[in-house]
Amino acid sequence: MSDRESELLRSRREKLERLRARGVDPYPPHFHRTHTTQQALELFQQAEAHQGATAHTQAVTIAGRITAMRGMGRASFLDLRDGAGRLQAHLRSDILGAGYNLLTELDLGDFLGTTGPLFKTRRGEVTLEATVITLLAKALAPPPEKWHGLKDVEVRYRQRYLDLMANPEVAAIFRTRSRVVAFIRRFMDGLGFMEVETPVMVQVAAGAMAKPFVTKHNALDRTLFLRIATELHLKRLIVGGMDKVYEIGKVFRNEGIDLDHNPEFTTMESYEAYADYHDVMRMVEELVSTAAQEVLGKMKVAFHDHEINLAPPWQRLSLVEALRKAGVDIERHDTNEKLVAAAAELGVQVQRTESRTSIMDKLVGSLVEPKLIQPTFLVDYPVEMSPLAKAKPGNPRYVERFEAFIGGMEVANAFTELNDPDVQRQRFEEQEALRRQHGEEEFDRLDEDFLESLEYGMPPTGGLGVGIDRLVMVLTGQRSIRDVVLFPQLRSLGSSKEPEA
RNA sequence: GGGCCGGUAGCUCAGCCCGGUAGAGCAGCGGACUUUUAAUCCGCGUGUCCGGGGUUCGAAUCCCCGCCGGCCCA
Repeated sequence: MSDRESELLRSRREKLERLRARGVDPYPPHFHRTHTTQQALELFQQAEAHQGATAHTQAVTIAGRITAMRGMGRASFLDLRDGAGRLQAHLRSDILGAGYNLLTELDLGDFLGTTGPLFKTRRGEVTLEATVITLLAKALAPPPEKWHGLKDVEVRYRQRYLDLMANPEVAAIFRTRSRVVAFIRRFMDGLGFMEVETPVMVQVAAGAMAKPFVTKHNALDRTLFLRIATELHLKRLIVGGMDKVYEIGKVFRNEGIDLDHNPEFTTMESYEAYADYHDVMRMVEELVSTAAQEVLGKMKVAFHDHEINLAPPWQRLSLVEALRKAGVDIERHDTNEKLVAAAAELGVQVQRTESRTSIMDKLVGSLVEPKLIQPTFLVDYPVEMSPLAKAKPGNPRYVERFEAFIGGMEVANAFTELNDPDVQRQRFEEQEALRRQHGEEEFDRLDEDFLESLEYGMPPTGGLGVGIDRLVMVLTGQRSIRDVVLFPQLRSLGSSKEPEA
């Protein structure tokens, strides 16, 4: 701690020492409350219904952080906040006697327990009349400013606990996130899916087009990667006879950070035997709209300047058609040269050496995605963009795949899974060949173990990946992924030197 | 990777254009006050002005480099 800080915190440290000198333990090991602030409030309301506004309840014991102190000499009001809410305590020297002296050693941010009956003040606020007060934990650092709150986004993200203390609406967003995830589990379980966990550290980072993070297992002296998707392990489980599985977990992609990208993010992937992408589409619109209804109580949400209606059915739009409307006919621009020229004409910057996959990705990203504000399924992707999806019957250049867009963001990706081991091998080999040709771009990787599993036979399967963070952004109206991730990735503070492994 | 904006007290911010001894509110400290609600009233100013270099008699302010964050673009 620097000299400057210690000077600023001196007063709290002195109080701590005085408390210890008086025999008060500033960090007692246990304390039992009988009510949360919310339960205390409800108790009073019941008493009031019988006895009227002058009701006094039996004594209750509550505990919480001191968020405001209004002292008036021989009486004081303290606001105590717990996880459920806030309750005001009234402290009177004639009731507390010597206990009232503790007040002079208390600060904003300290945790306090108190016991007493509940009554209503002149101003109509339900209040606990303290007969006992107990210090539960002394705060040595002052909380953020009470009126303006904590605005500095860097501090908000780096010290999220201060953000949560100071900004109740932030705590509400994460409560919503928790409810959304809990709902997804209920929903999937209700459909007969089984939740599983698959490895985070893998020998081949396959199942998506992204750069992996690299790590190392010392005892095995072996390089490992953090997973970029859960896809290939979940499909191995389908091979094994688990007909309906899902996993909610973090995946890691070694890429830039922006409004809708955090290098580690949460996905829900599911795989269902004997389903195809049409079935999955219906499941997705049901999942998202019911999540909104259950968690928010409505299917219409405000996002940026839009009102988004999540009620099914969502619009289905073929990718080819969407691009054609935007001015590119990828059927006619059948060579890379033609596609590059068409992109340039529409103001989409692409390199002549780029892969067709990358060019189409940029075309969709800049011409189509931003316009898909209302929930939309973009369906039927070119095969080169989707090495894990099964070709459309009678049209091997396209696959049965969809991505769901809401608010201009991709929130889900799904396909009828490719289960022909020979075709899958060929697709992986094409990806590896493209990587050799376009080393700076990202392609999927050949996973030999996965290919082997397919040789044992995988039933026809519908697979899905949902970006939980982005879904929560839509449901909470947040424009930045950092506002729905408790501890978003930030550049590290201090020296840029790498720590020793 | 490029452009723009920002970093001043514990917190929220002003001061920067046009260089001249660093300010407000909240928080804190001392005092008054037994039903307050951002309690009120009286007194006290707590600082590596993000870091480093430069220009200058003199830099929070002007210039350069860097760090961190945000936004936009790639």
